[in-house]
Amino acid sequence: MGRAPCCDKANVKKGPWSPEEDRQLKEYIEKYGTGGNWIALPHKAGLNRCGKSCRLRWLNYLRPNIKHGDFTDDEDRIICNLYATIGSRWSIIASQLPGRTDNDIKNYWNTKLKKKLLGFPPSQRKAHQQLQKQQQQQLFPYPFEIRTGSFSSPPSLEGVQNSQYLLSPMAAATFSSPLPEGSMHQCQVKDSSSLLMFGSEQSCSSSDGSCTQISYGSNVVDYELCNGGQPMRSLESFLYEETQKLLLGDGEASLDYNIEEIKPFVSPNNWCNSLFGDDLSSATTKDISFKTTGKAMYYY
DNA sequence: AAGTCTGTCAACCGCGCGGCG
DNA sequence: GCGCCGCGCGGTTGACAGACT
Repeated sequence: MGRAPCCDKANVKKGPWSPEEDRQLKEYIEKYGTGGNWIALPHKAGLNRCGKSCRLRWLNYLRPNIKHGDFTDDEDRIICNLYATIGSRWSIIASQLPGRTDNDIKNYWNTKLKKKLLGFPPSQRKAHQQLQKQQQQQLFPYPFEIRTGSFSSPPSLEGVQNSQYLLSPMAAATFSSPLPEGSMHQCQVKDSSSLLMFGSEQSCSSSDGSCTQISYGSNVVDYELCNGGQPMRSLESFLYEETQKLLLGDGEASLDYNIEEIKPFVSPNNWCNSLFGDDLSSATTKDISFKTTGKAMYYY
């Protein structure tokens, strides 16, 4: 037996709110408050709506001091920092942006900010999308042109300083099967990227040996990847996981955040901030180096 | 000009959690 | 300790408008 529905779905209105409904709800809450019971509220307010719907409408639209419209660079920065630190905890992120709702921020992230960070200007979106489609058909999980093959000796990368190769941000390198032992590669990461988002000054080591070091301070990422038999692992997820481990502790970390806990990780100097600085063009290319032990795919 | 595609955003849905009896 | 209930959250959907072909 499933959970009992919160209201009689067949007999409540759904869809967009009319100005009259807005007025009714607003007037009622301003006069009587929510009474701590959203389920009973619509009936009392004379609305034929589900309590959850009323709550959402109030929180996201009707309550005082709601900010609508464009996000500022400062807000972008905060969202970016917090997303990099705690992921999609929209309510926590919203709590740091007065007047913004979690729904607003979530929408903004999904529709605009993510694309901005991924560095696809509108003029390149089309090409990017076509490529993405093409590669999805090929069952490649990442939307970038692939320089593929078994790189036991990638001559153009090996030992190259400031290589012209540009690793795509979302999946700079993906490692699969066992690897010939470790040549050091140096590449650049082009575009604003999720990689950059993990950029407060940090270093870490992981217990499983998959990561010996990540240091962000100089905008250089040095690390060693041993895939340990794991299937296809993107640099992005690697960094994300390591960052999570670092921030939360290994394993069953507490997921209770408050801003005091988060603050130390929201660095005013992190890479993410450079995305919004004056010199965007220079900020979007970073040198990284990495040492591999196996077959790799390079994206550029 | 008409049809199709894409982006945006309000709203919905389902689930987990905590309070309470 | 258990089950019920409401709240809050994050993911997803769908309507709509504007852009594109």
